[in-house]
Amino acid sequence: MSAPTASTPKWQSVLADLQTRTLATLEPHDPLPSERSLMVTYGVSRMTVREALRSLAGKGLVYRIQGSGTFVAEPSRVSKSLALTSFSEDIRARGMVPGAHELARVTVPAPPAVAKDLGLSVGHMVMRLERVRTADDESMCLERVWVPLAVLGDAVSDRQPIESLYEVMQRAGALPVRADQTIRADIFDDEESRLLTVARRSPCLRVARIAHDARGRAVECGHSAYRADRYDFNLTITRPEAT
Amino acid sequence: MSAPTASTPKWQSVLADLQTRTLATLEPHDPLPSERSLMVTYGVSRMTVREALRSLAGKGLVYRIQGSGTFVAEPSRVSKSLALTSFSEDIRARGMVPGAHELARVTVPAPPAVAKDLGLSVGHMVMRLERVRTADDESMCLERVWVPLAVLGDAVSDRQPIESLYEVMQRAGALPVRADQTIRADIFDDEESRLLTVARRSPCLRVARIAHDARGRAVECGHSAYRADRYDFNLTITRPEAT
DNA sequence: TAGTGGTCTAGACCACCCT
DNA sequence: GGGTGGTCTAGACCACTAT
Repeated sequence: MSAPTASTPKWQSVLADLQTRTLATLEPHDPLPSERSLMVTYGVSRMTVREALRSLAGKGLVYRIQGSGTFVAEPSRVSKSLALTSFSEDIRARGMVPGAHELARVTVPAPPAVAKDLGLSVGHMVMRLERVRTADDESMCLERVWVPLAVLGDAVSDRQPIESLYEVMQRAGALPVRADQTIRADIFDDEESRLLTVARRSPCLRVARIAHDARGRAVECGHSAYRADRYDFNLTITRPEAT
Repeated sequence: MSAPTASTPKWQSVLADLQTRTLATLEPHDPLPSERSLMVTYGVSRMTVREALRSLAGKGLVYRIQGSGTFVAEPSRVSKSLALTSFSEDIRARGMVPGAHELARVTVPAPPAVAKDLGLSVGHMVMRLERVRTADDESMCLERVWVPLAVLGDAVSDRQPIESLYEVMQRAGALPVRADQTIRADIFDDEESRLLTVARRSPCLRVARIAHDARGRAVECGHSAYRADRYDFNLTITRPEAT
């Protein structure tokens, strides 16, 4: 009842209140109030309470045991970058300032490998973007991505630097929400070493990625090479839950 | 009503039928029947249908657009190893035979770093296990893990090789369901090169991990070094959904 | 305007955990 | 046995998408 009558669903109000008020006063493994008592507290039905608790459990903030209760989870030391984030978001989350030095930006017919990754017919036009990404003005990675011109529409102005590709794609209604990634270790080749001004043959993380929007269209593919001494991947992985 | 009166929930029966029958006859981006028509088809309430569809969406097999419908997602080329899996499961999933060559297995007081990772007081006893993991008898990685003796109980017999640590932990009621991982690139040191019989200073992927069971207890920590030429990480990442 | 998924109610029974 | 979360029903209204 106390929730603003605005457009936010009730379960999100309950979620926000639980997260900011209830969880703040509890220790790990402390039990939360039962679903039935939360119904009374918030004046909502049980399904609404369960939707909020389901979201909390999905975030890993609580865990639930049938027949026993809902409990505060131990905090994860890792910033969950299991989430799909852009390089810019990633760097900002680490308290640094992201930057980009554009090496190339051309419109070309999709090469066979790119056409295959993006599910395009050969010859379909794509934008190829090659950039050195920086954090606090220090080079962090070399990034080469391809985006179908069709998904960009007119969201990209011709001779204006692209600071965050994902912001551009969001304006074009093609924000990536899912990406398949392959991560492997390697060493920089000579050209890469020169572009990033690192020692020749120093270790790097290579990430190949195909990103999809909400409708499942492949909207971006490419690969990045990260300096091993400046970049690592932190992620929280889970076992597939019930079914 | 047609569902077996057994213990499987109705929504799982609906899920299984949708996955094996309906999805098999549809192409990517084809619409599934609406929730209301599925209610009639299966003779269940809307919530039951939605639970099944929610599970399908969580698996990435369908996507849902409010006001529009539920649609078949494009298949992901990547085997989703976003899931927490053991090395053995991982290798078997790739069609190879996993193996282990035990280098050390001792019971020691937890070193400070390990005690910190596992949330134990210093001096708490832990089992240290060091193994070369193999796939089809070829060395793949060097693994060093620590497990609190308290969580193992008597699930581990003293002088019997441990084929799959996760099977042992499952018997002990401490199956990891969530793990925080840090992945970075590096090169093998001389001892590691010798143990894995690979060239000196060749590239590797280093993975540090802290694994937790359903109750959030830290039940395992350790780090592994994978041969870069034989191992990569494939994962599907997603944007955090609503809230 | 008609149809879709998103939210929500007020009940109910079950499986499971604890004492 | 009493309490918990898991499942399920039969409704309802809302927000959004398409035509």
